[in-house]
Amino acid sequence: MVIARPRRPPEPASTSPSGRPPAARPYHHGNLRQALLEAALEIARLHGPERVSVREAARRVGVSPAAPFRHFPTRRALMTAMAEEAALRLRIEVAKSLGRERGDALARLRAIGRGYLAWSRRHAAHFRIVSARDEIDLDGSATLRHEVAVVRGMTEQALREARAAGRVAARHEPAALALLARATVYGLARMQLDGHFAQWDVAADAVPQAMEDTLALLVELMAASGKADGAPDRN
Amino acid sequence: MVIARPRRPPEPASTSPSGRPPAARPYHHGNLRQALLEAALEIARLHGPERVSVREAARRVGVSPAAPFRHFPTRRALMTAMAEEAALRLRIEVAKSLGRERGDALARLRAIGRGYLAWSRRHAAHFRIVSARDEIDLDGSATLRHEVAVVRGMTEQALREARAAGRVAARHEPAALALLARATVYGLARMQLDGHFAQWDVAADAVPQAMEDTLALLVELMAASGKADGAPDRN
DNA sequence: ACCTGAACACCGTTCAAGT
DNA sequence: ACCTGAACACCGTTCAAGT
Repeated sequence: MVIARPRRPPEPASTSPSGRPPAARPYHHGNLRQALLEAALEIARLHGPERVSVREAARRVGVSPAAPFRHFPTRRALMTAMAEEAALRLRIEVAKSLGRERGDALARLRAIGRGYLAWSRRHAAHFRIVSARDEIDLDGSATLRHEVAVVRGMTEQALREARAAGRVAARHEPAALALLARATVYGLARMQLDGHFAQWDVAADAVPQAMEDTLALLVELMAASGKADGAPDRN
Repeated sequence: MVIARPRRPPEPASTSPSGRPPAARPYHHGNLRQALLEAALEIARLHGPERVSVREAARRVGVSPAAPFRHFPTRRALMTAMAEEAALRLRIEVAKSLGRERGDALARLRAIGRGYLAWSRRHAAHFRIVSARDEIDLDGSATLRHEVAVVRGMTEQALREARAAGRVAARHEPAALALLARATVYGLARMQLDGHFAQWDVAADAVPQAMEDTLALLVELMAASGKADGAPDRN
């Protein structure tokens, strides 16, 4: 299912196609860090994150087994760097999905969840890494913490606005609702990652719809609480 | 935090304390399979499931590196056997929690979730294994599939009864509500596993309460949908 | 500054041979 | 039937040495 991108090993290239002096890297790779990240992601796509090895990444890039350790002091550092990249892209996708939404606060909440879920589906390998706590240094990465905090902020903001507009019952704290939304969305993403949907009679090709529906159901229940509350409906 | 159980290597014991003929196992272990499972679980508790190695388990039990392969053809088989044990105990805990509950159908739904979450907290290492799709053969284990199906069955049963009693809006399918409950509960359990709660300003000692509250919130939203529905309240 | 080569202490797994 | 011992092809990581 995963289409391998055309991967062209960075050619010893003693002559360059351009007129400029040749790259000529018999020794110095020049962009080893990024090349290793890409190679590692490729391995994760093909065989899963747990099968990523520093040696194999080095082999694919064409350097010695020890070369990566100049850029990544441990295997964990390599995995964490991949996770940072993933978290950044995930946050951007969520922000885009939110930006496109023209509906009310609860529609925006749903858009956030939808963006998150869509990205997790489209970039399964990358998502697995960003949520593979065993393999990365979550607490040690400021980048990682920041990206998560941004998504959390968007979620709580939407829910604060929803409460202010009487779209959810006033007795529910936005923070509590945000945590519920978070748990549900993360749970859905993980269920797919961990292969649980088959057990719930959801076929592989029905998973996106099931995710959407479940998210929509949660948002609907929140909205119903606003009505049951008898809070002002400002529409 | 994990208290190591008194682990007594199975003593060469050429003389037995009882009057019976000595166990005398210089070669045949007698209960190697179970001993390996326990040793592996101990490693998982101390260092995490990803650090479980067949060799280390063999070493702890006092057999050669090749001995385990008579009982577990691959490392994955060993991990899967641990997961089966975990799934069984988890299901029993959930059933107990459900059995103790004297309230209505939604209270029973909540009891199921509470049992699941409590077990996942108390047996974190075991829970990590049962939900570590990368490390186990979920689809290949009939036991695993069965235990998951049983918990699912309890969940849907509670929601069918809740709908019949008008406790949730009739327009919501029990199966859809069950999937939502499942995603939420699994998401909460995974958030702790993956160390996400700190990012949501939930301190370690507040996690159990946050889980309970979030589950309670979901159930309350479901109940509110029943009221908004104008369905008969048979209390 | 960046990379190689060789080494060390590990893995999972296989297989002939022992009991 | 169950286990050992030795081997193979891997790891992550270190470190002196090369460019």
